[in-house]
Amino acid sequence: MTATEDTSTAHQKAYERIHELILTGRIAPGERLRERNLGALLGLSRTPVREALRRLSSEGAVRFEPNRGVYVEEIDRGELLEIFDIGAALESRCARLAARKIGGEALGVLQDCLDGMTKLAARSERNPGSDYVKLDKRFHSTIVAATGNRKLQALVEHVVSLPVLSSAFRQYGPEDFRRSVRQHGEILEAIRSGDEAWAEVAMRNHILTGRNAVVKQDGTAED
Amino acid sequence: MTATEDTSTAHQKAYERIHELILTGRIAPGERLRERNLGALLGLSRTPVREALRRLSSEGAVRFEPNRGVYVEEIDRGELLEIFDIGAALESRCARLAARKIGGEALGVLQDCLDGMTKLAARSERNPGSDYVKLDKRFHSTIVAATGNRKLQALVEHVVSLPVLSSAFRQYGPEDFRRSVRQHGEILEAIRSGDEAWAEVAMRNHILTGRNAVVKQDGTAED
DNA sequence: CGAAACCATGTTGTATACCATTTGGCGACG
DNA sequence: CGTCGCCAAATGGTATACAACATGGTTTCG
Repeated sequence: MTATEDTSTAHQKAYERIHELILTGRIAPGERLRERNLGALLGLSRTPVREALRRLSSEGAVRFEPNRGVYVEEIDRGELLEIFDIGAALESRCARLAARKIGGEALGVLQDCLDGMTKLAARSERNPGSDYVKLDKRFHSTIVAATGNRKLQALVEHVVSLPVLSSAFRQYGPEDFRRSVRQHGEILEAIRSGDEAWAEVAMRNHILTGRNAVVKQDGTAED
Repeated sequence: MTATEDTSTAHQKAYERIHELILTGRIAPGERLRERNLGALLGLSRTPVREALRRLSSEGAVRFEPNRGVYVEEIDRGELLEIFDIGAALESRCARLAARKIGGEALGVLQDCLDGMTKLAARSERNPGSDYVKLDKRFHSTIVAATGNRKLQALVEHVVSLPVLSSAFRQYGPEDFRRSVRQHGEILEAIRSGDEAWAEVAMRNHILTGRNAVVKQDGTAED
């Protein structure tokens, strides 16, 4: 997976790389992102880096202080749980619409993602990590795209692109990943069968499972 | 209002101007946005224009075709109604949270917005137009900000930044604006009193009123 | 006469250079 | 000794220059 799958445009590549850096926690919340620094790191100039940062800023992944640089957003537990609730509302709705409108091609993509995730979760030797995250994102993106609603798609993209969603991932154990795979299987089956109510509730169940993982993770402190 | 209210950064100014151009329909859906063109129009270079376009793209207001330019997104009725439903869900939740957490300063801002909107709606001689839209946006933004949830804020910003929301505005009649003002007043009162349930339902009522306006607007043609 | 390749032009993509602003430190003054 | 203000280095903000790609028209060959 060293082939960085040349995504034509440099700013998109920059976006993906930086996004991944944040998702994986390589860049800590609150940390400052210097444009020249990132440019040198990625072998690019500041221009595409800036555009990537703007996009991340728009998505809420980083905070933008005029003339003072960009910083990785920090989220407290309360915010995060709120986001999960919103995500559950949005994505379950998407699942319902997808069950109604999805086509064969998109179903194939979902199946591929599911197969990939199954394989990754099978060898529980190591944390599936970023590869699993990518498949997960693709799975959900495909569903949202199947709704045919581009604005809705943009919204959900912004929700799932939250840095902290991955912090939930990062401390998933092997059994958590297997459960995740099983849930994705349920969602796919529900959508494939065209059962809107099932698709909606299966997706909601999936999202709220993730929420619960966050709740349990050191729920001792604040609030 | 010729003083372009110096918003420090040029790209932000570019974003606001372009966004307004789309909202007011000065740039039609599907139309191409040329960077050099916009730069000349706004008295800026391509760089800030590009960043503004990237942000708009991320928000789903424009579509981005690599090496082929950006185009204003077109939305069909179904998508739009769907978005209103999502917006209702999101904003009513925000109103509930705001009723719980809002501070005196933010309440003052809301009151100011309401006063301004009242004044604009009073002289029904002319369509209040973009000034009213600005106040409306500020009103809603303030509520969302009062939730203290930055991600939620980003999401709602993206919803209200839909080009077509304003197309609803554009064909508002004087009585529609007065009703809008009255609803904003109700929302403010509900939030001020700390009545979460009322705030939530007042906001939902407000959003769904707008949805209804879209439903009625020429449901005959296309598709 | 038709079609395909080529070239001209415009537009986007990226890099670089320059300007503005912030920021930390040093020195002068109270 | 403390504080205020100035200076310099660094960093973000913007403009411009150049390269890559797409597109439409023209030319040329079948």
